[in-house]
Amino acid sequence: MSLAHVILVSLTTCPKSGYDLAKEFDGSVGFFWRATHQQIYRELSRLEEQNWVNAQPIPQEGRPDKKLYSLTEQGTQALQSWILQPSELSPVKEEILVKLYAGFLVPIEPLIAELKRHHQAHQERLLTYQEIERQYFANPATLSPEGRFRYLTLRRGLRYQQDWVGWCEEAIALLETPVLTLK
Amino acid sequence: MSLAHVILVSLTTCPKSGYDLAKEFDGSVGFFWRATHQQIYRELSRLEEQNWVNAQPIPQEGRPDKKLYSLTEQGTQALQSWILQPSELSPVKEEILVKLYAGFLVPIEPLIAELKRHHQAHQERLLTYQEIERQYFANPATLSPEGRFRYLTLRRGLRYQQDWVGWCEEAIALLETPVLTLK
DNA sequence: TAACCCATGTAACCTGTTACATGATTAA
DNA sequence: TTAATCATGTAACAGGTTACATGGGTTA
Repeated sequence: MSLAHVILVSLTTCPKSGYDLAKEFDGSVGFFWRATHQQIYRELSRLEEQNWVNAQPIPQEGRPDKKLYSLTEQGTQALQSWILQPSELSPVKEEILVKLYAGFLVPIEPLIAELKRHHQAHQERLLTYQEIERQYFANPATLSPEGRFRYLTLRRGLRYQQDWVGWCEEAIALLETPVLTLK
Repeated sequence: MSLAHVILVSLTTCPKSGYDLAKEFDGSVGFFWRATHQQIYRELSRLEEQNWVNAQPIPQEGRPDKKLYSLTEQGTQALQSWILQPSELSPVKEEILVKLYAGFLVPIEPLIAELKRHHQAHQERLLTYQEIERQYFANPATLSPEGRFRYLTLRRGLRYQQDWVGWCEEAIALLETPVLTLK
C-alpha cells in the first residue's frame, strides 16, 4: 500500500500529472522509491476513487488532455497519519551479494570486473548527490523546515553511495589478494 | 526470476527442505534476500519441473514427509551462467525516507522518536554481524575461497548497518537543532 | 494448557514488470 | 527522417503478501 503514499508525498509540493509523477520517480523521489508509469496511472485512479486526490482536466491541443492531480483534505490527513505510524526496516535485496555468496563457483576475473563496474556506477551517483548538496544545501544550519527534511534524505543517499564505493574497494582488494596455499 | 537463483545459491552448501530454506531466509541469506515459506514452496515446485533441483523424500513419523532438495547438474550450470551476468544496482525502497521527505507535515517529536528506534535497531543488527565477524572471520587473510566470498557479503552487511547508525545520529542531531527564526 | 517448533501446502489478492497501443510536436 | 518528448492508457503475466488449513511433538 506504499506506492500510494509516495505519490501523495510527491503531490505535497505541487499538483502534478501522471506523466510528471513518472518523471519524478526517475529523479528526486526516485532515490527512495521506484515506479513505472503504468503503476502510477493505476494507483492514481484508485486514489481518485478514494478521494485522496482529485484531478483537474487541462485541455490540450495535439496531445491527450492532461490531468493535474492535487491532494484533497482527506488525502492530506491520510498522509499525515501514515507518516506518524512506525516503519519497519526495509528488507535488503541485493542481487550482486547473492551472486558473490556463491562466487567460488565461477572464475574470479569477471567478478572483479563486475565489482569495478559497480564501483564506478556508485561513484557517479555520489558525484550527482554531492553536486546537489553543494548547490542547494551549502549551509544546513539555515534551512527551512521543508529544506531540512529534504536535506536529511539527500544525506542518506550520499552516505549510501559513499559506503558502497568504500565496500567495492575493500572487496576488490580482498579478491585480488592471492589465496594462501598450504604447503 | 531471482528468488529461484537465491534458492539455488542456498542449496550450494548442502541439500535442504523447504522448511530449512525458509529458516535460512531469516538468517544468513536473509541479509540480502527475503522470502516467505509460501514463495519458497511455490518456487521449489517450479525448479523441480525445470530439473534444476531434485527432491529426495524422507519419510518421517508424526509429521509430514520431508523433501530434501539438491542441485542438479543443470541447476549448477544455470546458476554459474547467472552469476556471470552483470547485475543492476538494486533499487532503493525506504519507507522511512519517504516519510521524512514530507516530515514537515507532522510534529517533529514523534519523528525523532522513530529515528531513535531505527538507530537502536540498526545498532543491534550491527552487533550481531560484528559477533559473527569475530567468531568466524578473525583472520581474513587465511580464508578459503568460499570463506572469502562469505566474508565479503558479511562486510557489506556490517558497513550497511554502521552507515545507518551514523546517519540516524546525524539526522537526530539536525532535527534537534532549533530552526533559525528570522527577526 | 498454551505457545512454539517441525513440515507442508492451497487460495485469494495485491504489487510490479513487460509488451502493446496511439499520436502530435520538436530537436538532431 | 529518426528519435525523443509529451501524455495517456489496456492487458497479460510474474512476484510477493496474507489468510487459511493440518497435525503431532516439545518446552514453559
